[in-house]
Amino acid sequence: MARAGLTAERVTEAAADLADAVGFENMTVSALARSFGVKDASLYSHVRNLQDLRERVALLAAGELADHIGAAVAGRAGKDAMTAFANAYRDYALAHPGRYAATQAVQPDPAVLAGSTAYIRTIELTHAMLRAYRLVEPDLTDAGRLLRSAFHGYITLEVNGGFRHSRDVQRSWERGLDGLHILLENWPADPSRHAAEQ
Amino acid sequence: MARAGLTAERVTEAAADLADAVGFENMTVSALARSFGVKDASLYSHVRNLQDLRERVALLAAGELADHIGAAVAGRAGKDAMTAFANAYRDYALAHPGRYAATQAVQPDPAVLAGSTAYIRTIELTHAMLRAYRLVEPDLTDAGRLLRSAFHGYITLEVNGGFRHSRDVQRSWERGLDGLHILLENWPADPSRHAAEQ
DNA sequence: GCAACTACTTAATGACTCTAGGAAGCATGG
DNA sequence: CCATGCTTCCTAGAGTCATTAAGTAGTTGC
Repeated sequence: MARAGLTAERVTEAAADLADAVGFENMTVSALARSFGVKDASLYSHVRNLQDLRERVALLAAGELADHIGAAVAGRAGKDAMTAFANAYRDYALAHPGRYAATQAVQPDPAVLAGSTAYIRTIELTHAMLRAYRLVEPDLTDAGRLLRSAFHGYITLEVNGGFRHSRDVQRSWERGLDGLHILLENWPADPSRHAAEQ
Repeated sequence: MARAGLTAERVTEAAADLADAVGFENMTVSALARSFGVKDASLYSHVRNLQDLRERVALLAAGELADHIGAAVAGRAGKDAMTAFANAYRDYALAHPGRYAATQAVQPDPAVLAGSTAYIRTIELTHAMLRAYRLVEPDLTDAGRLLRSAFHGYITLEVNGGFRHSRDVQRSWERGLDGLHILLENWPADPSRHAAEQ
């Protein structure tokens, strides 16, 4: 009985690669076992179940994404940082569609989430990037949500073939970033805030 | 052998309801058959396969969504139309998560798409709404893509629990719409266009 | 060189998709 | 009233997948 040398980490890595290759929803325990040349049941020594495997892939990907963005925005500020952030985000998602899908499709349970900084780091990077636009809470959160939504929505639509018009997607994206920069520079004052400002 | 009186339409409707109830990815042929009190195989007289069923649900939902938005924006213009559009979009998605997921998860093949106006209508409504902001091509397409991305991204993140901060999501959404309005009013001129303007 | 642990196996169950072939309901024309 | 034929639904069965239980064969610690 030859041993394949599996570990939870190696299984997770392979699962992530498989997801990138065949799509996150086609990343099955069976296919993964096949890629290792072992039986399905063997994987259950390393991973609790499919849900657990997906969570692991999601955390792996969220960490990689945060690293990628972090490296891109380092030493930049303002529009420079914003576009670097956006392009890093999009590049990662397009290069690793299965991994990216994992970060979105899986909502890890709070306990797992608390033990990992992967998800939180991206949000922190967003806030850091937005501070150059002189936004303060709650505008920071609101603008951050809108930005993440725009990035995520754009990529999802792009990957799923939502942009059928002939207009070049890359050029469209760049123009969208120009627009978002303008938006951040002109972020409207909250009409419902009077006393709160210091 | 009592007949259940199934038709493709009735099956599609029930599938859409089931998707809303249990989630799009849990909308199975088996569960659907069970809800009708018939055997799995019986459904294959009305629907080619699971993929076909999903496409039908997607087209149904896309049509409903377009109707809903169309009714909301009728007789409105400018910011009024934009927020009506956005709120109709979000309301539908939140009220019918399974149907909405279908519109995103399924990319119907081009032949099916050509035979239906469901998807195209939403894009046309977007363009109509944007014309009040005096945008012309290709800005119309670029701004439209950014808007759809922002709406879609926001809703996806909201539904998947992506907004974990304590800040009220509804208020955040409204502020995001304020921001998008400002953005559309200040849509930047394309620096790469010189000769093209008349 | 034995005990304990771990990695991987076989075997089985139950959910699911889908096909083939058959029978029972329902309409039509004689 | 009945034969014809279409449609609706059935039974039966194959193949994929997730998951568990129980066992066996490497590997490690003493």
